[in-house]
Amino acid sequence: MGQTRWLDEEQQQAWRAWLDVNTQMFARMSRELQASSGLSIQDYDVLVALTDVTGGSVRMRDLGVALQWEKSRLSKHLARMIARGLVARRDCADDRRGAFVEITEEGVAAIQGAAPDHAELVREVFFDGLNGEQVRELTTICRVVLDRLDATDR
Amino acid sequence: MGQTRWLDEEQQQAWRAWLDVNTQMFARMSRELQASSGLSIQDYDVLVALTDVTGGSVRMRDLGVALQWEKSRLSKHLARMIARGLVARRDCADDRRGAFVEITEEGVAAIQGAAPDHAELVREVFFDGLNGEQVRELTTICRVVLDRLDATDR
DNA sequence: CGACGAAGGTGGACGCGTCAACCATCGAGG
DNA sequence: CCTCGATGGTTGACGCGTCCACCTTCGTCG
Repeated sequence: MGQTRWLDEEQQQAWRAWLDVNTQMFARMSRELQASSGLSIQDYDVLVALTDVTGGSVRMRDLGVALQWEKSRLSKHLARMIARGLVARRDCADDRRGAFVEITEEGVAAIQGAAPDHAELVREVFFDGLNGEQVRELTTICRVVLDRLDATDR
Repeated sequence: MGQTRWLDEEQQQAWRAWLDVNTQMFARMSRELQASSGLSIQDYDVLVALTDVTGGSVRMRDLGVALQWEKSRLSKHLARMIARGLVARRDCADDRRGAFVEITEEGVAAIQGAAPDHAELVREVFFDGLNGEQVRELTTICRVVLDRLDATDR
């Protein structure tokens, strides 16, 4: 192995800024979602995934793939959401190992209450300060990194 | 309150890409750090903060501010790192409530072992795909968002 | 049909983060 | 000197994520 290639000054600044934005943005989103609707970001993600599908009913397996969650994590999180009445479980006739999850009326109400505020926060903090060119550039950058993450995955 | 201003198509793509990069980058960094050196990202951050300071010894209070960690989180994490021999606690003569944390030789060895691989990963995945202009643009974008996070903090 | 590996989902143990209560100490004001 | 609020740090309870063992069911291959 050769010498370590360290980050130069500009790269360090970029890296720091990137990490800070992630941390703070996430904290802020958590706080506001929790305060305005009692949902965690994870709850929100689950409910969004369920409303994205026609019928609002999905096999757990597929939901896990969509969210990129481990099956055990999904199982436990859904158990809590079921206990809170946000979603319901339904057995699968075709495959008796399987289970469907569907969003309840309460779940629909919760996500409909939360979504506008959440979207507004994302706009206000993230997009209202950027012009169209910057948004496109950012998308490009993220895609480059995503590709490289996949490409170098061992 | 008026109508909800939803995200347009481009913004949604940017937002998705951004969230995905965060998730995957974080997962990847965790995995590789853990595999190559047995450190978590949090361990790494603590050790970096300690080596940044001359003497490698810091008041817990100041470390907490630097890392933006709650004092309880810091206290517990340091307890674990002390148990593993990565850092040590030293009482503070001036203020008997206080405590210094210092990095041990083992801690130095761990961070020195981990840092090159970590830097290489960040370069490889993040910066090697971007040109200088993109890096500067990204920094600008992150700073805009950080400012807006502060400015709209309630 | 019967065996067997793979897939869907659950549950327990453990590590980690947050919240709130707590204790000791400090320092400013009377 | 004494009181009292603020500060530094620890601890316990709880929620969440990961890892791994486990159970059931499925589908394939003989």
